[in-house]
Order: sequence, then structure tokens, then C-alpha cells
Amino acid sequence: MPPARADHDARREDVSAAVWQVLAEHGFPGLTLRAVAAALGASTGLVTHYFGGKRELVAHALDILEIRTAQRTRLAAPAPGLPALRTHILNILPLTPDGLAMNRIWVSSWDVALADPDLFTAQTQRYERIRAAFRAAIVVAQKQGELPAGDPDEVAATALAFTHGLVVQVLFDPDRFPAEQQTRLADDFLAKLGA
Amino acid sequence: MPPARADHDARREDVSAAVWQVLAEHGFPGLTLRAVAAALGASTGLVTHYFGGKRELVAHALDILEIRTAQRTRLAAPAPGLPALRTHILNILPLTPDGLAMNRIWVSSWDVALADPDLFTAQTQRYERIRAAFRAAIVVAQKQGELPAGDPDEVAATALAFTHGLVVQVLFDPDRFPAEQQTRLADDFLAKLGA
DNA sequence: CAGAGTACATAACAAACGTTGGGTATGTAA
DNA sequence: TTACATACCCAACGTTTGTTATGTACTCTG
Repeated sequence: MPPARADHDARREDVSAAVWQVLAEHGFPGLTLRAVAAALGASTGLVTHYFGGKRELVAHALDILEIRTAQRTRLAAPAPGLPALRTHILNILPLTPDGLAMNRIWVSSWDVALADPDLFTAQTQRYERIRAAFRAAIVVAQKQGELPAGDPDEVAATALAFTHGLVVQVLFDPDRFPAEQQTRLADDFLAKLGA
Repeated sequence: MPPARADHDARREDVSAAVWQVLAEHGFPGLTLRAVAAALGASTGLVTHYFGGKRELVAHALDILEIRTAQRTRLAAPAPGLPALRTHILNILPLTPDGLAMNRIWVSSWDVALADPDLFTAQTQRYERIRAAFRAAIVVAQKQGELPAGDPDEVAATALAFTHGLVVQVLFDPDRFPAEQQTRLADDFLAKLGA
């Protein structure tokens, strides 16, 4: 009944790492069973053994994307409230080459998520989760008087809209939006929110 | 030397219409030579006759997307300045089912544009164009005292970021963001900008 | 009226894809 | 030891893709 030889979870983690590698190098369009197998130095049979098929592979890729985004080198929140919200925003923005690559994958994931119903709902919940994180910081900021009163859900939606919209613009013109300008735009935006 | 039977430009326009139809029904992933030919009731030979290959087809699809977006039922700008900026934003937002479908295609176009260098630069210029339109309205608004002083380019980038970021959120949760809430969010955002 | 070039249809093509099933080795349970 | 489930490789299949060559009908030109 227990696995025969190898540690199932560890092996699955290997495949997961290969998925991420392929994703980083060729994006979602290049995410194929063969590419993952090649990156792993194994056969496609191994991949299908641990992941039922392409669908599950893509779904897992989206999970990895969220996890890796969360685990990326992040600025720790210096203080709850408005500074925390600022940190959330800066953590998403592509301030580094690494962050740029990550966001490129993220944006291209929207395409596959829009195409598949299951991935669609998963993505919907992801955004809901991000908004919840924003919301928590916003509520504190409002209590501390750093932000004016108002529906925190709507403020969260606005802040996330600004953030992701800026991501897209940076992606298509990285030279025009260096890190300093991104932070300046974010700070100006937050200043407006506080008024 | 002149075309034998048909009007070249008219026929090409037919193909263009078929491209748009396929795009609206199946998005960019479903944009294939055969799909376009089928939508046209013709063969793939016809398509390759008027468009060299897939690349040109996709490039043309992006052109159509921009044109159709510009030609979509739009609100006329009631007055120059801040109202004009508001109109620009509302014209982009997916306030109607038609606008929702259009934005779905638009977002999925980011993926193909990120993959191909030529399409990438084309998309970069597209965004530059949109920012220029925003900027024009912003400059007037600043002169009229509707907006505080500040680099109009940065304000334009911020406004466009908010708009496209909101588009993405609406796309993944249309029920949560009905038209009224979108306009309310936009108006609140504009009010913050004016402070 | 002959010839040439255009406007397509048809079909063959190789490449790449996801999926599937057979085969083998190796471990655990009886 | 026997039996079975796991882990995995290998190979083939059918499909879909973009590309391209061939063939045919037509219409302008000369």
C-alpha cells in the first residue's frame, strides 16, 4: 500500500521545480509535458505519473506562481496600517529583474486562466485573497487615521487595480519605468488615497 | 497586372472580419488559419493568399483590436479637462457585455504580445498612444484647476494603471463589479486625484 | 484569340502536442 | 516465496498546427 521505493512527495516536488524552471524560461506557451520532462531529465511518463495530465500541470503551475510570488524576497512590513499597504504594493511591483520575470509569467497566466473554467475560478479566488490582504492593512490604516473612512473593499480594489495596471505598463516598457519611478508613482498614489 | 476577378481590398476586409469573429468567439488561442478559413467559408489557401502567414494574421488581429476598441460605442466627451479624462476611463472599462468580451480579448493579447518581439514593440507604442490621450485631457484639467499641478505623464500612467488594473479584476469577477460599481470606483479615484 | 498572371481550392507535409498502453524493475504484504 | 501495487521508461497513436506545392478556373492584356 505505501509507495514502493521513492518518496512520493519529494519526487513530486522535483517535478514541481522543473515546472517552475520551464515556466521561467519559456512562459506558459512553452509549458509542455515534454519540456518539463526534459528539464527534469526524465520521461513524460514520469510527469503524467505524478500529475494526471496537462490540466493538472497548468493548475499546479498557477499554484507555484502564487507561492513563489509570496516567497519572493520581500520587504517586511515596517509597521501595520498604511506602511503595510505600501509594502504589499511594492512587493507586487516588478522592481527587480527577478520580479519582472515573475510578473511576465503572471500576466501571461491570465490568458490560460481565462480559457479554462476551473482555472478561471481559481484565479478569481486568488484575487479575492490578495484583496483581503490589502483590506486588512487598509482597515488598520483607517483606524489609525492614515486613511479616510470608506468601504475598505473598494479601497482595496482600487489599490490592487493601480498596482496590477502599473505592472502591465512596466512590462511593456521597462526602460520607461525604472524602480525609482515605480516607487514614486506608488507613493504619490498612496498620498492621494490619504487625502 | 490588376486583380483578375475580385476586389483585393474588399476581399481582404472579409478576411479581416472573419479574424475578428474568430477572435471574439475563441480568443487568441483559437485564432488559427483553419478557424479563420472556416469562419469565412473558404479554404486556408485564401487566408495565406491575403496574409503571408500566422504572424501577419496575429499582427493584423491586434490592429483590428485597437481599431474596434476605438470604434466601439463610446461616450462622447462632455467637456474638455477632467470630464474628458473620466470619459476616456469609462470608455475602456467593461461596462457592457460587449465591452467585457472586448477586454477579454485585449487581456489575452498581452500574452501573445509578450512572446513575439515585433508584437511587443507594437504593444508598447499602443500604450504610449493611450497615455498620450490621457495626458492631453490631464493637461487641460490642470490648467482649469480641476487637477493639482504635477507631471502629467505620471498622472496619465497612474490613471491608466488604475483603469487596466480594474479591467483585469472585473474580468475575473464580473458579478462583483457591476457597471455602477465600476463607475463609482472610477469617480472616487478621480476625486482623489483632484485633492 | 492566345498567353499570362491572379485568385483561389486541394492536399500533402513535417513538427509538436497530449494521451495511452505495454513493459520492467522494485518494493511491500501475505 | 508468491502476489500485487508502485514507479517509471519507452514507444506509438491520433490530432492539430503552420507551411507549402500543385492544380484549376478565370480575366485581363496584347
